[in-house]
Amino acid sequence: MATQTAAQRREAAKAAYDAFLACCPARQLLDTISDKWVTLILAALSDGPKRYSELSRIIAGVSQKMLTQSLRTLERDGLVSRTVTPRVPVRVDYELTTLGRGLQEIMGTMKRWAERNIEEVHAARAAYDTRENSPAGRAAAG
Amino acid sequence: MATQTAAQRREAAKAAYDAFLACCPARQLLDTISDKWVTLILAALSDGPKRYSELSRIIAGVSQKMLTQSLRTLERDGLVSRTVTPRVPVRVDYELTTLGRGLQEIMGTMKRWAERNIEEVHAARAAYDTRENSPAGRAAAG
DNA sequence: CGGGATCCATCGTGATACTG
DNA sequence: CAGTATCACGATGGATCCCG
Repeated sequence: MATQTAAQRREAAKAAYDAFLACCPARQLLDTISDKWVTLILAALSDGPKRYSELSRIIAGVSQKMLTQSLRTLERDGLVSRTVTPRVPVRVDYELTTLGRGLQEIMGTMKRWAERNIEEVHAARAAYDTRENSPAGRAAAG
Repeated sequence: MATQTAAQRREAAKAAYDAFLACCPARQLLDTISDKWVTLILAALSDGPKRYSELSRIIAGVSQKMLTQSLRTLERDGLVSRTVTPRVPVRVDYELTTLGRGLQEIMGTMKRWAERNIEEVHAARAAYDTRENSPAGRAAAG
């Protein structure tokens, strides 16, 4: 029972870590906002309620599967409210909740930081990519 | 040329949107920090430099492929610095850069917001899941 | 108009094995 | 010890069909 102990320990550690992460509010938030469409929906709703078809048009590249799926997630998390008007053609409006607007502010904070520092990141990338091509000086640079 | 115009328009719109998103600093930031391992590495490095094996042990559940891959991304983006000491057993240290520490602060902001509001999200989810099971009152609730 | 269900392509992710 | 290359799998996203 000594041969695969390493793998088993790793597996156990992974399980413990996953459990830890699952409980971490920050990770849950990240999992939510890291979704490409969620962020776009939030942004689209920032200037008032929108209908399903409006969102579909504004966000453009989204498939209705992802749009519906993302909206349901947002609704479930209490970030947007869903209002159904059972007319002849059904009408559904989506709107940011107070919680959703709070999340928007966080996104705004992130956005500002990103805009202030993106150039530095790009510069770092360019430098890194340049070094990558130079024949010597990578390992011996330190 | 009228049959598949809709699909083509959608495709074009998608392409335009993708291009727009690719230029958006906020999205680039999100793409970076939404990575599960990247955030963990950042957190692990927050209290000083660490060696590769140390990181591997601290983060536990990570495979060395993902660890290396994430570290390279972070290095390329100028968020962590990589120092090689060419001894007999090679020694490599990773450390947060100034830019990396700045990112950490953003993560801290997010973390605090998440911790303050996660309960509300959980409550919303519970309420949503309860409604889901009730026989009537979903569509007619509004 | 809004959206549920299904099938399918893609890709990120991880385990394994090998190098220096 | 640190890192790369290969292979396999599962999750995710998208197109399509169909219903209320």
